Amino acid sequence: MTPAATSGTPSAGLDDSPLIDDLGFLLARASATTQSRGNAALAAHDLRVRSYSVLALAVSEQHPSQRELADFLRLDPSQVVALIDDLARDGLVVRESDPRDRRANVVVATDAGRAAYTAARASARDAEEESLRPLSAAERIELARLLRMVAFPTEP
Amino acid sequence: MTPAATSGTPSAGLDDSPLIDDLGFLLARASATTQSRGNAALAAHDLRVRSYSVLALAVSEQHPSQRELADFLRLDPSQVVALIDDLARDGLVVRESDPRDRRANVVVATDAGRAAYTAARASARDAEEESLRPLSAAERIELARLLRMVAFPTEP
DNA sequence: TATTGTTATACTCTATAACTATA
DNA sequence: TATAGTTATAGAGTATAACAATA
Repeated sequence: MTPAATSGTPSAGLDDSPLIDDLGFLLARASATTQSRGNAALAAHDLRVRSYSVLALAVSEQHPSQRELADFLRLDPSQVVALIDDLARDGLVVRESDPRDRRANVVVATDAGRAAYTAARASARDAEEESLRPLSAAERIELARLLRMVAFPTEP
Repeated sequence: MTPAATSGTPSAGLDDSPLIDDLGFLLARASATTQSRGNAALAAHDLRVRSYSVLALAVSEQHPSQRELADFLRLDPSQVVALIDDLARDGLVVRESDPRDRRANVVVATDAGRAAYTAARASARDAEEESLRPLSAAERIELARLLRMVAFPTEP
């Protein structure tokens, strides 16, 4: 059985263990449930949360380089190579050499990529909605704000 | 280069991409940075966040079974087997057969395990402190509250 | 010299399935 | 028949190191 299936039960009596106030643990558990739900929802579109994230950035008008994708998604550049290989093989993105720096590849979505993203986004949102159901709209906004501070710290 | 090294830079100009409001993405990125910092800090104690979590629960007076550990940590029972094998090989925990249900193993920390936990906890807290530096004390409490709702939803 | 993308490799984690012993 | 623990395996993710092309 997959662990995700038992997400509802607060697991017997461990609720007052030292971990229940551990932000690292809470972050890991919340992230794991959210992500496996996301992967399940995106499977219908032949995507995973990883490839969906890359596609989302390729669809945006930012025309990110692979290096920018790696930094933003916190992936090693070599992982980005593999993710883009997959998306490109499926015809969802293309690599275009950046004319201003011929070392760099700019990643842009194709028409098919944009269509796939639009369709997948609805499923991704459904999955996220389910994970966030316990939170009010205001709490979701606040959670996003706090997480942005941890995920993208601005140096002192 | 490891991705963790570049956590400070908000990565060029992708900050206003659709992902910057995506709770799933923010959760994943915040969790990844926090966890790799935690793993780095715990390496000095021959632990990882995973094994540290199991040790923390074994140290508590709850005497959790492997099944309870799996549910609480959101791991598959087979992963718990491997984690406890490692901790037991290092003499930090022992499996004791539950007299009330001879199928079940109760996992308890040894004296060495308690000592290792106490030492490791200081490092873990330092790492967490660094990840949470941008947040005030009140914001940390609020973040923990919101994450608990996502990580341990109470069914309707 | 430094950086972008790439290939390669080893390790960790995730996801399933099947088996055993107890209940 | 169902559950706790175990074993096994395949695939996804993480962490490093090295290299060619370009800056």
